[in-house]
Amino acid sequence: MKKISDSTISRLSTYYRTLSRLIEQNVETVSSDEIAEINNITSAQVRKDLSFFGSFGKRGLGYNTKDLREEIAKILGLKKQWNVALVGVGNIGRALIDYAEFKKQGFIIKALFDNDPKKVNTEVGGLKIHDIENACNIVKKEKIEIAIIAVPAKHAQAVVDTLVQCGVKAFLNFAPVTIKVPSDVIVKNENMSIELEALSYFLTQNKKGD
Amino acid sequence: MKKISDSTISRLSTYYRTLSRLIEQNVETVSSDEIAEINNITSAQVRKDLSFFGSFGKRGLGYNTKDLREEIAKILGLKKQWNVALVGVGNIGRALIDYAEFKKQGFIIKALFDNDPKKVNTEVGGLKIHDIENACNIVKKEKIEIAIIAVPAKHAQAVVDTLVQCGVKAFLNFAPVTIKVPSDVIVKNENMSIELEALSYFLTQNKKGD
DNA sequence: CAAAGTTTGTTTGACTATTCACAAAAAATT
DNA sequence: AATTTTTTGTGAATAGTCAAACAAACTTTG
Repeated sequence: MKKISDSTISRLSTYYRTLSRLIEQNVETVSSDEIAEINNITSAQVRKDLSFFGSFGKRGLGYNTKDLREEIAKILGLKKQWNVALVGVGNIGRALIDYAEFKKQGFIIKALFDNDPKKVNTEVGGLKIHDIENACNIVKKEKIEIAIIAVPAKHAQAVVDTLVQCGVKAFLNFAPVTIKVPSDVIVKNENMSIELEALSYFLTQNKKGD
Repeated sequence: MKKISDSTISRLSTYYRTLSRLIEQNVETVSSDEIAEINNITSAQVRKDLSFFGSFGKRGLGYNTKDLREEIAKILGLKKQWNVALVGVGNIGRALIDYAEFKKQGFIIKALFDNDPKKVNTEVGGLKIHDIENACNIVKKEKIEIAIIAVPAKHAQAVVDTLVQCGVKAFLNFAPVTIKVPSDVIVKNENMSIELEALSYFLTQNKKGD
């Protein structure tokens, strides 16, 4: 299959949420122009993104919100439940355990890991914290497919290496470092410092421009 | 000044962190090739990114880590302290208050806002929670320049509108919606669902490929 | 101090992503 | 039922990003 760009995939995610909201509001049809307007992009972009996967609209009318949402769910693989492990039960980790948005989209946190002996064997949010040493047993038992890395930067690579050994192929990394993985494994980064620094750059530029 | 791409700016952020780590390890010089290797990109990319802002290296030798870090700090506007407000003291918000990485880079949370009467006037992390109604007073008093939006999706736009009125020009948005702002205001998004869904897409594709 | 080896800064070319523009198809109107 | 309007899907044009390649500048070695 043709390689689809990361930006197309992340826009599909936003269309998915847009459609969910429209469905909640009992809207039944929507045009590419309306979807575009809501997300500050062009309608051509919306149609192009969708066209990689099929043609889901009706000329002269637009898209049926429920149908299109369903199609995007299929494309993104959201029709199944994903079993997720969370590594690092610190501030960020704890917040993510309770983050309702995840569960809503079918990402279920099934296992917690940490390396702090004080935390291991305690419970958070009804889940026992396991020693990262025993990762492979738990990964196998809970059929973990995705791991969220919320450990300090200096431990992130080691943690990922361990889990790659256990067969985990997808990572959401909150640690502010670049992680190296084999080519059949994917890492997506969530790095708040980068975005804040982009704001800092923007504000600095604008000040200069005055 | 020539418009610099977002990707260049976010790579500068990663170089900045790479350099910080190298300096900690007492490394004094580094080549574009080493920076590239650490971050899984090409050395041409590193040199290109830097070349937009000047020439900081020495042919045959590479870059002085401390000098280059300093230059990037200047470019990104990290030589000053940024006053930040956090709106929405829920799970995510609370985690961010304690997130040490922010403070390390000079982003200081100076004010907390919420709309929940139960939370208003209580304290978290040594900071009083203010009613979002009084935003402008506090923004002025604390010289807030950046706001972090950690409220539910349905309130995000209204909160941003309020703060734009108060003169805030930069937002880091954690709510999974597209926010509309005037053209002199910037919003950066931190949307974990998008990244998780990208992982879901990747895993789904690979399964099909088998 | 000359020759060989490094590494930068930048030009050029390749590739990717986005937007334009319009025919085709369907809906709405007269 | 014919005409006008709307909106999709897509091929072509434009714009933007990244990688290769190499001369110029500096370092190191013999």
